[in-house]
Amino acid sequence: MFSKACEYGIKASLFVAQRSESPGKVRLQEIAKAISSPEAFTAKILQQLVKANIIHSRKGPNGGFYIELNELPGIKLIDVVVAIDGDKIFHGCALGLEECSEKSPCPVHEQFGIIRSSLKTMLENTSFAALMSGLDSGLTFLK
Amino acid sequence: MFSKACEYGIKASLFVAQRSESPGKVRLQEIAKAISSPEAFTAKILQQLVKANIIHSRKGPNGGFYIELNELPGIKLIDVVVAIDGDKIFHGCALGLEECSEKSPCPVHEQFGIIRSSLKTMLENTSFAALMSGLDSGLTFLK
DNA sequence: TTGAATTCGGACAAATCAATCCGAAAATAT
DNA sequence: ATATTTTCGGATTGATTTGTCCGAATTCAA
Repeated sequence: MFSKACEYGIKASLFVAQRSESPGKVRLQEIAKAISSPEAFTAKILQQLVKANIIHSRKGPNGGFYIELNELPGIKLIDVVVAIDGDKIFHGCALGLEECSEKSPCPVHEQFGIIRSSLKTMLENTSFAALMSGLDSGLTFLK
Repeated sequence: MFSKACEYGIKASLFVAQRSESPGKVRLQEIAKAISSPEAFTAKILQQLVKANIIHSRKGPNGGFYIELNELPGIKLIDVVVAIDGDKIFHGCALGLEECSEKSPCPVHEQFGIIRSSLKTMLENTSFAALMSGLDSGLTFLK
């Protein structure tokens, strides 16, 4: 469904979010260990998230990644997905047709329209806050 | 959502199905042209569909691919998808966790469970017959 | 029975995605 | 200032997916 990069991106940003509830930054090494991801590859993905302004970073000693507490409430799952995989998953034709539209649809256009709009709605409505509470209470896991 | 191979597979098998409404077989060349797919690659995918017993083939002059008319009513979209992409799209964890289950779920387990079960239901309930009627009446297209 | 038409199968090539390596830049602490 | 710690960025490698090539096997028709 998502690229590997996007999977790591979601896990990494959730972990950073969780840690950002208390002050201090999280280092790459710590993130990669927490989510069992390859360190160097994870670094690339974190950079994408920084550029997308979802997480922030600071170099040097005591540096690392963090999320602004006042920005946290606004972050939704869809932000991370779009930052890394783009929006082709919502807009592209399920059968790869170049020109697929309401006007000239592929055979499964209607069926997939429903699935994908519900996927999009779900991603738009799923806040980091909600996902973090599961992690905080030990009901869900990142590895 | 699906691999390129699966996209071609769906289009190819729908085209073969459509042609199988009237007698005679369809040659690879014709299929590839009809769905704008690379011929040699499409051949590989057709072979997978033959092995999965969704379509049938015959070598030699006047040979080609076809679907048995009496088998047509039973074919669902999910058959083609599973034959080519397998069922990881339904069972695998959305975040790639090795051990993700009801007992020990990833943070998005519940949200994706809903999406994927509705995807599965849709694929199980979408018959070739239904998709072909759109093609026959010129309301939907394969390229 | 021979030749042509077709699918079948394996090896190969190209493109994309995943992951690594390494040095540069920035921030901090001493 | 200098050394150290960290992120940043580009080049490279490896794996998987996508796509090509070509000869073998099968079927049919003359």
